[in-house]
Amino acid sequence: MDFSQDLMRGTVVPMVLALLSERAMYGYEIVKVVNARTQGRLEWKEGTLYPALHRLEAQGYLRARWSKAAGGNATSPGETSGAGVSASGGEGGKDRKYYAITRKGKAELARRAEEWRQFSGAVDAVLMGV
Amino acid sequence: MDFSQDLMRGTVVPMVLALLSERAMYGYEIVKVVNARTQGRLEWKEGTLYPALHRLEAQGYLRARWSKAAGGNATSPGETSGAGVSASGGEGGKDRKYYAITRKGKAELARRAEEWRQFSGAVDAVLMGV
DNA sequence: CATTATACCTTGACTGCCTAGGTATGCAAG
DNA sequence: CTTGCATACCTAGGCAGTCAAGGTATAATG
Repeated sequence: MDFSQDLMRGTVVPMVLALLSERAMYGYEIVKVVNARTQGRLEWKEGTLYPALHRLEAQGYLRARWSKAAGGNATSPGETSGAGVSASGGEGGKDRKYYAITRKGKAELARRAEEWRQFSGAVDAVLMGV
Repeated sequence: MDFSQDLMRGTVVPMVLALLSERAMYGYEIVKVVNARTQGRLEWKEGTLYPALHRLEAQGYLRARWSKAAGGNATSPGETSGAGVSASGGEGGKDRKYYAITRKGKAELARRAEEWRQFSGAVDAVLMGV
């Protein structure tokens, strides 16, 4: 389903914060995870995510750390299945920028998640019965 | 709660269509009904609604009809105070512009409501557990 | 060696919502 | 009667997040 892009507004931030509260991830990975987790209902573009990531970092909600991709590819984008962690020690890898949520970011997440719940509940209340 | 206004994007149209599928209403009334129905969680401004109404009419989703406010005021929006319903039979009233949903508008409503369900479900899937 | 997937980034345009204003009528209080 | 408030309509200008489209570079694949 092709969503009116307008709906995206304001939801990217809480979603990013929520994902990073589970574990640190890099941008490209976040896009894949969102697309997988929503079963393709959402299709994030990099042009949407990266500016948001930088904004959140500037606001102190995230902290970034460059890191080489370790031997066992942690990505496994398709790889819904087990993802056998090959412990091969190859140190060569592409540069990845891992983002981790800060304490401040967690507080923001709580605020934004609650905001979303209130908001979507309000919309549902009006749409109810349709 | 003061929402990030960004969330509003894309939700005004389905909400308006949903309300008008129940009964014809005029703009000012819609604002009041939304604010009441969401218990103040949403606070629509006229500057938000009127342009949307005009857009929807231009697209053929709504049809407008001017009408004087009949004696018995159908509004009773706030009604917070007693506000004795003066049953004065004056037929003179303020001009109101009643909007009714068209067949085309109903189809659009179905599409948009489903879109909202899919979308909010996807967001919830990511926010789940927060 | 060429192609694809990964992984990062930025610029410019778009568009819908908000702010802040404007007009006019009806009604209640002073 | 006059003042004020709620009703009821409208618009112009600005803002800000998303998208489309482009760019760079490395690793894996055929």
